[in-house]
Amino acid sequence: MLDIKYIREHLETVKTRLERRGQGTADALDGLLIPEEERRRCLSESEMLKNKKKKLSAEVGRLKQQGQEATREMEEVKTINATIKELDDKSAACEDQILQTLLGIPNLPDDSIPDGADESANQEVRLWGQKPELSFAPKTHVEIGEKLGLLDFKRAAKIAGSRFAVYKGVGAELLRGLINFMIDVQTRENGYQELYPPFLVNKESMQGTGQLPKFEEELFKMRDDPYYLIPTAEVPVTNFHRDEVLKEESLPICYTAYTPCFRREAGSYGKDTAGLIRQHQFDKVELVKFVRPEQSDTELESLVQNAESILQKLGLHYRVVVLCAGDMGFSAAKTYDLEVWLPSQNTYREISSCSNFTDYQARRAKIRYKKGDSKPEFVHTLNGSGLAAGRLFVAVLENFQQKDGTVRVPEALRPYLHGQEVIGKAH
RNA sequence: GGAGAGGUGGCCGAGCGGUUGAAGGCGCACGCUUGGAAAGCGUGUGUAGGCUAAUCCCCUACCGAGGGUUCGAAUCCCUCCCUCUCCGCCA
Repeated sequence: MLDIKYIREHLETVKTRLERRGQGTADALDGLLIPEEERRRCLSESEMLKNKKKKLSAEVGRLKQQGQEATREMEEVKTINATIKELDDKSAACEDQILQTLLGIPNLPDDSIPDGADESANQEVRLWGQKPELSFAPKTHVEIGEKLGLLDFKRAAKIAGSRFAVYKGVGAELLRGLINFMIDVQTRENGYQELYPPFLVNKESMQGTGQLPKFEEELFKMRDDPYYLIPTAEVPVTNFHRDEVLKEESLPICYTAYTPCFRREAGSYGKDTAGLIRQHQFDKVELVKFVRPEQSDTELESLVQNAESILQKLGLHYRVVVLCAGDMGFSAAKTYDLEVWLPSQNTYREISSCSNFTDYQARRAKIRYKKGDSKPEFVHTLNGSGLAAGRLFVAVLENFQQKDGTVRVPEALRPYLHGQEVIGKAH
């Protein structure tokens, strides 16, 4: 959420910056200032009356204690109360209108990111490793996975529906191995503390990180209970500190969490229908940071590197791109995507998205820190995938596939598979 | 799910219709004291909003949340949420 005060004082700047996300993004701002003026007018008028009321009531008390008549004072308060109620109702209505508008306005893009309307304007920042040289036509992860008995999409469709998968045997083991490997690297080497949060959260949490109210159709919602399935661990982990004032010396706070993620994928009909790329349920190890505002730029860089370290240890070729203003998510100010090379698709596919949300989520979720003796300030929040396990599974199968149809297990992963060096050999 | 107890400031804990943002204690900060420290003494110590050049004043709100009664509510009434104990159920 943007700061109404800042908008009031820097309207043109805010407009210009928002418009970078796309024409019309800033239109909502126009409906903001009039109710804001009205709200403040009603508020100060009401407060003046409340002050008068307080004094009169005290006077009534004093008079009654002395056994004197106070009817005139009591009548006057009654009259004042009616006006106060009117003013308070009006300012509450304005406030709600302002809040609803603000919740629908995205974060300001960072000045450092490129202009552009869609992913074609994203810029490659760096490239790591190189494409594997395969002496044969690469198979897709679906072909490999089904042939080696690692994946079963048919039965998944039977028990749940489309966009679900069953990992089985060594496939299940590989998935678990990848998850554990990622958590271990993030906790033991990159300094994150592990959290294992609820996968169902309330609407306050969804609003805190920006999924609600605008993106409800992308979420799975319980019918009989007020819960939503999390679309990413970002939600429970960022909201871990909702409505809190953190100690300055505790920052930066870095958490990592493994959770399954649930997404309706409404509006993506026909897109990535085959395989593990786009599922209603997938697994992810997430990285979340709470930092001092002046540190968030550098903390984003290190968070990206922490995510990259997984790909590097596995020896997977990838590139880092910075998203342009038009392609970036609603709450983010700056986003880097990690895209891993997929031989079967002959392209790079997103496997991680790392963002600096500046104070946007912090203001929604009221996450602050106390700076010395001065007033609490909003922290900056960041998060990124470290990484998406399903897509990493895809990348491992496809990049390490061998001519004989087996898959080589990258060395870093072998301890997680009981030392197994090749998948599919026995078959 | 049933029965009961409870939610007050950083923490503990009073208050149970009137001048209480809230006694007292602990903690913390600063000062005095001291060779130094402890003890002791003194002062201060919440958040949000409005006003403002201002994190100074001043004003308003906040005692789990939301309503209500009243001239006046932390205190009375209603609804909801959360925590704890016991019972039931259960991985």
